[in-house]
Amino acid sequence: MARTRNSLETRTKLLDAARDLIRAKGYSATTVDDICLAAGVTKGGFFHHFESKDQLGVAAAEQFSNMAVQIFAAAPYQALEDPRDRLLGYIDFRIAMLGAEISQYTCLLGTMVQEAYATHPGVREACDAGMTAHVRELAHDIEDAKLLYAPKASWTSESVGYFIQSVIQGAFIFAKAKQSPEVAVQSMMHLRRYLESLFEHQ
Amino acid sequence: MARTRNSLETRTKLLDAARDLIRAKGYSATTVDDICLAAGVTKGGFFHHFESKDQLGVAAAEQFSNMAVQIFAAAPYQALEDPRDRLLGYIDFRIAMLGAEISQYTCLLGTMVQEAYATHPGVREACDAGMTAHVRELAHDIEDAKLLYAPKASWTSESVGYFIQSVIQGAFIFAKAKQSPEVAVQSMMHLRRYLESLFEHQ
DNA sequence: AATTACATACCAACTAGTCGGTACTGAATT
DNA sequence: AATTCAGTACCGACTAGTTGGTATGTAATT
Repeated sequence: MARTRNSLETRTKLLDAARDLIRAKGYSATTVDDICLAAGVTKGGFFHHFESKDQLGVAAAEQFSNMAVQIFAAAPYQALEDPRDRLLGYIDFRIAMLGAEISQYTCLLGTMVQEAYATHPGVREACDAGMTAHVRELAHDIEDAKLLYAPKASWTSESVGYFIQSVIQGAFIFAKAKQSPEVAVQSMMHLRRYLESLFEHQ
Repeated sequence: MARTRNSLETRTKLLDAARDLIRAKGYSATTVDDICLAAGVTKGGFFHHFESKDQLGVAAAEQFSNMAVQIFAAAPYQALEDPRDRLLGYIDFRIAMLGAEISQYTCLLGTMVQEAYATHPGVREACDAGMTAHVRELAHDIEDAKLLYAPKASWTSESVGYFIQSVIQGAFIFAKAKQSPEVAVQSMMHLRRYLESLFEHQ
């Protein structure tokens, strides 16, 4: 049985398995054996690619971050000309994502950092970096929309970006608790309403 | 050495230890031995009080819920007459709580349900119950405020309650990621602004 | 020939949970 | 008032299985 030897592919398989398992069971409850089994790789293979479980966690956070960048960069709302429309398009896009399976739309970074923030500094840092990068990306559109529609507002674009992410992360928690995205959808609609009020057309 | 034998006290010690440890390390990473050590109880004592670790998780969620009821029932803003003021008072109260240590203000239920929702049904249920009860409590003031200030609004009081909790839960995630409450404070101020806009004085 | 990319077997430490025993309590019996 | 006795509260050693990680081997690639 000739095994294909493709280092990058094996690594990606491990990271994908880690992403899915950690989203479902959390970081601590996901074992290296779990990940190996799901990825079809043995322990030896795992530790060839990653020095430790923690380092895999960091790598998984980075990979998730990159995946997110691609998804949102390719999303249809990016084509809209008005930054306000792009921002609301982003929210609508995230609401639409709630139609998928719960394990598909929740955030690996938010899930991991909850458990890891005090005990796994590297993982915490990687999650923070990923979430902060996403906020910064969003903040561009927010800043542009502010200049157009609310130049005198006292809030900062960055704080609005973090607020958006807070609502989304919190909405995921309720989706998990209720095993249904209904409440999350409602929360994101409130968020949308708030953003509309921040950038009101005169 | 005469041991004081107070069953309830021992149980409470175990639940308090569990609360603090799980908030810091998460549910899975917190071992029964950890909890026993922190509570000054042996394994035998632990399993005398709880059938399993999961059952402790459920009990800890319930205890946390009860504690929250007491804290908010005794909070100063409850004395305000206007339901809108009470609601904003609640937000201000939660913002003030962010001045304490991170392990003191985060939510055990939100932390646990993230890890446990798919693998520990009893824990998930207990977390859901606690969070839902808190939302219902909030929803009373929201409903009263709505009747006074926004009788024709299309949103439901319950959905606003869940939105508030989503923001708070999400804010905790960022407080953990950043190891600082600054972003959380900002997010809760945005939340406050939104609530003000929902219940505008004419 | 050397290096890379795995597989296999293994280990020490840790895991939730068990079990036999002990110490104290309070009510019933003597 | 002393004694018995059942029940509760708790201890701590133990177990079977799991954990992250290692040591060593080997086939493919360079």
